[in-house]
Amino acid sequence: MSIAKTYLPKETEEKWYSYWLKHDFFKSVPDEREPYTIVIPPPNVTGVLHMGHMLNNTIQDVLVRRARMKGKNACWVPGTDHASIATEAKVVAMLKERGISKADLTRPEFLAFAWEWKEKYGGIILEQLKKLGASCDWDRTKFTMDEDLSEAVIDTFIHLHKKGLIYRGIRMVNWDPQSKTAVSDEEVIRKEVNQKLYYIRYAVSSPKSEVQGQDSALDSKLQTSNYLTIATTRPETIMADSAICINPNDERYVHLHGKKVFIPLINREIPVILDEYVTMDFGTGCLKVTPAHDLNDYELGQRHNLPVIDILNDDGTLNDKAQILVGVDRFAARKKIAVLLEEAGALEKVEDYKSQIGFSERTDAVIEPKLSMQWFCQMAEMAKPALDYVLNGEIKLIPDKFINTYRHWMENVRDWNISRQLWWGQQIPAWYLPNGEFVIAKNAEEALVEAKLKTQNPELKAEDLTQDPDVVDTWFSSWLWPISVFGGFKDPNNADINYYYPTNDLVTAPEILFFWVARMIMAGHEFRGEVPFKNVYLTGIVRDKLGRKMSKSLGNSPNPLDLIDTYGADGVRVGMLLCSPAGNDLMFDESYCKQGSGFANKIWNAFKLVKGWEVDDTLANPNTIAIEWFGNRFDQALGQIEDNFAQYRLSEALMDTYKLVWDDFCAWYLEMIKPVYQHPIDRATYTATIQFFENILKVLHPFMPFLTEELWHDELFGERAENDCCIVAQLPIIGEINARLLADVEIVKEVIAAIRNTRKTKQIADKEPLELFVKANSGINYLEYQAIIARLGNISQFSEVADKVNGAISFLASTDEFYVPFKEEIDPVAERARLEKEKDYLLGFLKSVNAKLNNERFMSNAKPEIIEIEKRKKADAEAKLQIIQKALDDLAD
RNA sequence: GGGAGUUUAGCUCAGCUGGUUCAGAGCAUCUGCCUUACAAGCAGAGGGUCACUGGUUCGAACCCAGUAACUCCCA
Repeated sequence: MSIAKTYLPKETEEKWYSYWLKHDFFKSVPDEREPYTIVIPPPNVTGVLHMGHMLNNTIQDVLVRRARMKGKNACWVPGTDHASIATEAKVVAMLKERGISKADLTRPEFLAFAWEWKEKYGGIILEQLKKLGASCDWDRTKFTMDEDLSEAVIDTFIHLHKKGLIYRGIRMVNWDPQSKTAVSDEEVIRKEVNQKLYYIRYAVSSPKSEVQGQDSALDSKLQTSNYLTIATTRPETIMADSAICINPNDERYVHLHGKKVFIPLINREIPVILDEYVTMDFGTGCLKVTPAHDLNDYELGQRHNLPVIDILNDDGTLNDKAQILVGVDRFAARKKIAVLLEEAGALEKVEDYKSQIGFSERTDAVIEPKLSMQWFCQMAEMAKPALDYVLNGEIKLIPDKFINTYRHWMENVRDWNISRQLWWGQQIPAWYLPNGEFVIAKNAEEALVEAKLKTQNPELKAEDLTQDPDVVDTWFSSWLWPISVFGGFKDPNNADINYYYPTNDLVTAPEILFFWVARMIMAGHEFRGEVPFKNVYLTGIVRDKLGRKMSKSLGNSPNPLDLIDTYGADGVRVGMLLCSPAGNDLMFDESYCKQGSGFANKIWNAFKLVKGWEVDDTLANPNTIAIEWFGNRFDQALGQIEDNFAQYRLSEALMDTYKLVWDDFCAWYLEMIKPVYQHPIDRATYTATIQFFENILKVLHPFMPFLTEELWHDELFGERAENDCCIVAQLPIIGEINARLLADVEIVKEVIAAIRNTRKTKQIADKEPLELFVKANSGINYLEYQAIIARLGNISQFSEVADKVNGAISFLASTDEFYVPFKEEIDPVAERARLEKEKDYLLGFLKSVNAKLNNERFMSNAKPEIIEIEKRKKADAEAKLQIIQKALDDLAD
């Protein structure tokens, strides 16, 4: 293999991905090994890869690859969800381009187009995941509208209906007038919007009883002695008003108690009602009550038995109940009605006003509260066990700060509106009878049987039944995902579900903790009596470096595929993880990917170095200490990495790996052992180094699969069997650690740093060899490390001495004194100053230590080991002080 | 309005049960080096009122209370 100067990801990525595929390394079938399972949070079938996916799937792949390398049977199940609203919108748009309107199609015709669309575009995002290196078992790819998954949805609906957990009811729903469907609360995005607050006058009528004199018996409608003023952001809904509500405690309006008022423009008379719900200091204190178009008003209306007047069509235009502006869109109507009110003298003033408005997540249309007949799934009963699993730790949320949020939501859970007024999805298995009753059944035939039973009418025909045209919410499919992907509904005892379920880790965004994660837990309990997963790793939201959420509209999101193109998949993976603490948002910046690709290049070059060595079998091994040290250091780092993984601190684990490779291996180990240019290396060092390198590739693999696989197959590591791949290599086992050696080398590194520093300050070139003497006061045997110090400090002669060396630059490492003989006169003034400074520091330090040791309360309260440490600090500082004092004394001589 | 979270170096973050050097890392910055693995590099250096104010404690970045700013969720 000829070695390029830098690592070129493009040449390796495709090659190894297809190699892995060809050798079925991603494939999993149940066997005797311990399973490790992740089900992918199915991306929206209309989606293309965005930064959130990149992060989420990088994390999953790292976990899966690591599990595989720990000998587990790793299974990562990929797939997509059918995303009713988004997909239907795409299909409608596609049809529009072809000049076809959805309204002109039958349901089966439309669905045929939808499937056509799905087949064509639905796999894009999965193909993109492959570019990232995702090691999913692609043979298991699932789609939430696959036949078996759909069947599970229908069976689930029937099951829950039988249990009384699914019911039909009129509810105020979030209506998206653009897609003409209800959407869940979670799909409504609230944004602060600049609006106008319209102050509108309602004329107060004088009830006849109050009109005293006979002569003033004029038409009461004209007897408008005064008016009241309401403030509203929605003047177009005044025609739907059922009442005006005031707070009974509001002294300003006592005179209005029991009165009636007229809605301007249409002059419909409505009552003034009293309710403490009204905030006295908001607006005018008079609230228009519009039960059909506001949730709070609806509840108020229920309390006061007010009529519900719905003046809006499904598409957001006004209907004939509005009496005026019929057919006009709600926003156009708002503008027009303001003019009409103005002309009628009913508009007192208009103020600017900011408030939260709900928008549809899918279409960005302003959500309209709308009363509608919908199917609901009762949540309270199912929420209880789902909450317990998290509270008792059977399911861990990572980080655990989300437990509070989860609890809060589960304790205040509202019923789940599962109807969607769409065609793309699983059609609700409810059939309506001519008399308005309904039956729930798996299909039309069974529905007919049920219907005959229910009506006691054997003459009933299939044509007499109409199936509910709506489909169920997409989440009603995906809450079954961890079970349905393993066929756990059709055959609850099959080998896959028994082996893979419950799954191990779920990696997802906190924003879907409730409407996906919580519901999967409910479904897991309901249908298997078990949790669906053990750990939920909640990732942060990917933001730009200004902290803004990445979004299409802002255009602040880099294209993930371009990033992979520029920095390589490994570089991007490292870049994502470097800035992703669990559960915290990450301020993504491309420079992290640059750091990632720089790291890949560093590894590549280290490889190039080792690869270039010639071995001379006659040479003895001068590097036994260096080899022993790195072996220990490697095991130590392995322990830290393991520990960080155990706590799901992936970015920390990566940083440990990064430093192990860059600092310990490249900057220290390789520099310790590398032969002089064009000189050969001994066999023992060579073999050991290659072994180290191979182990490093293993540790790196989950983070950087492509580079490691590429290097793994180099002839440097010898002949490899076809299936001997890094991806399935087993991670090294942590050996026993020689703590003394590791501690000694830390001191040795200090010595080397001090030598380099000396060169720097005295302007001695690195090339110029120096002599070094040590007066060892600690127990360290420096002769053991002589070779290393000589090599890295460019020391020509190194020996131990019993006394101070004159005419030398000195420094301390631990309590050991080092001397570098120096030809030029050492400036005694500067030297004294340096020593005095160090002395001052040590005296100050000693003082603080003594303060503790002399404090009776410290001595009686602190733990014994803490006191021991303080005593050691004292002894250490005193020893150093003594050495420095001696140097100062000598200087004075 | 209710609830949760965050605030440590220029940036992004560690800092575990309060106790080792009056706080660590990576990046960025500055200084010197093109020393044949790597200038995507090497060797160094600087940089912190741990948001603020009190309290508890022998001892506080860490525990408690309050304040401020920001973020998220719910209304």
